[in-house]
Amino acid sequence: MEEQALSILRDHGLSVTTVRKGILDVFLKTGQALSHSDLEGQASGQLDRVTVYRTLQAFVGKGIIHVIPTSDNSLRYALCRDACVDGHHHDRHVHFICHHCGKATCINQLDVPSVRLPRGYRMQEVSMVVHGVCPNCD
Amino acid sequence: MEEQALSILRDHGLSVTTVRKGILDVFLKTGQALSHSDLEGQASGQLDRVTVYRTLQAFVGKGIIHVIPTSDNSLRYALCRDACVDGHHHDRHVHFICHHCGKATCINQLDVPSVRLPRGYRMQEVSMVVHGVCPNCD
DNA sequence: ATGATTCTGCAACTCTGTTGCAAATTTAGT
DNA sequence: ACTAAATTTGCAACAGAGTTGCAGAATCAT
Ligand SMILES: [Mn+2]
Ligand SMILES: [Mn+2]
Ligand SMILES: [Zn+2]
Ligand SMILES: [Zn+2]
Repeated sequence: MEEQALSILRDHGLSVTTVRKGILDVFLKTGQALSHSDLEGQASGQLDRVTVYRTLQAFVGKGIIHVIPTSDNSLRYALCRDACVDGHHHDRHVHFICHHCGKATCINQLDVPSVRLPRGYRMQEVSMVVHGVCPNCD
Repeated sequence: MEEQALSILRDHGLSVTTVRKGILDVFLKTGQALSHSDLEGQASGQLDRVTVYRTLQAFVGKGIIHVIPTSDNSLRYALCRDACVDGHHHDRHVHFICHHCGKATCINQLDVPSVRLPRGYRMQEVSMVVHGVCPNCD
């Protein structure tokens, strides 16, 4: 676990610090998509808000995590499973958010279906978010 | 136009006020998906921030407008084309957001494709947002 | 027209996210 | 292992987004 965080940082060209390993460990342990405030709480020891923001930005930029938009204005972040490099993401899977427990999950086995946009639109990224009730809360 | 705003309010059981007609008119005129701050600017005369928040909430609740989540934490709102009633929305079309001009558009003619979630997940709502470059900016 | 109900605008507040900067940590070179 | 350069961290201060309570204004039903 510790080891894994370390190699992820190395592999993506980020210097290895306590904070970064800590945040990455939370992602690895929970396996969930986490909001900014989830992280402020869950990580061992107190984390500075600003540092969390900057760390998440860095992780997104380097392709370590990806962003999940929600309809309640609270972004979630989750580890990239595929090898996303330097901001060029290709995590085209469906995301699920439970209305009951609030947990966000990457449905890695389910790719976002492709769509044909009307003439003139150029697609760069696509996201599909499903809201509902998760297996745990059903 | 004025008439249309009026009947939309009546049809959804909301009392008719200057502010509500004003905000609804902006949606009708532009035909675009608008952010909160778009509205504060565009409406004729000054609008109170708080009133805009409460108006948008009321409209979403009554099924007059729907929410479009984005990956930059700024919600957009757009008129429901179908007859959504009392919070029970069924606007299952794709949304497009242009990276260049920032405009958000309902692609009404393109339904969100259906997906089969893994066993145990119960789907309630689904949203599909495409980011890219719009015809005007291409 | 009148009273009951709902909506509006203001003030005050909390929460979220950003920026600049100095101290601490990490990295790379010796 | 030591050192200097580069990066990261935490703090303070700020700007923006969103919420709540309340009194006056507008709307609605009779
Ligand atoms: Mn994901
Ligand atoms: Mn729409
Ligand atoms: Zn759940
Ligand atoms: Zn555009």
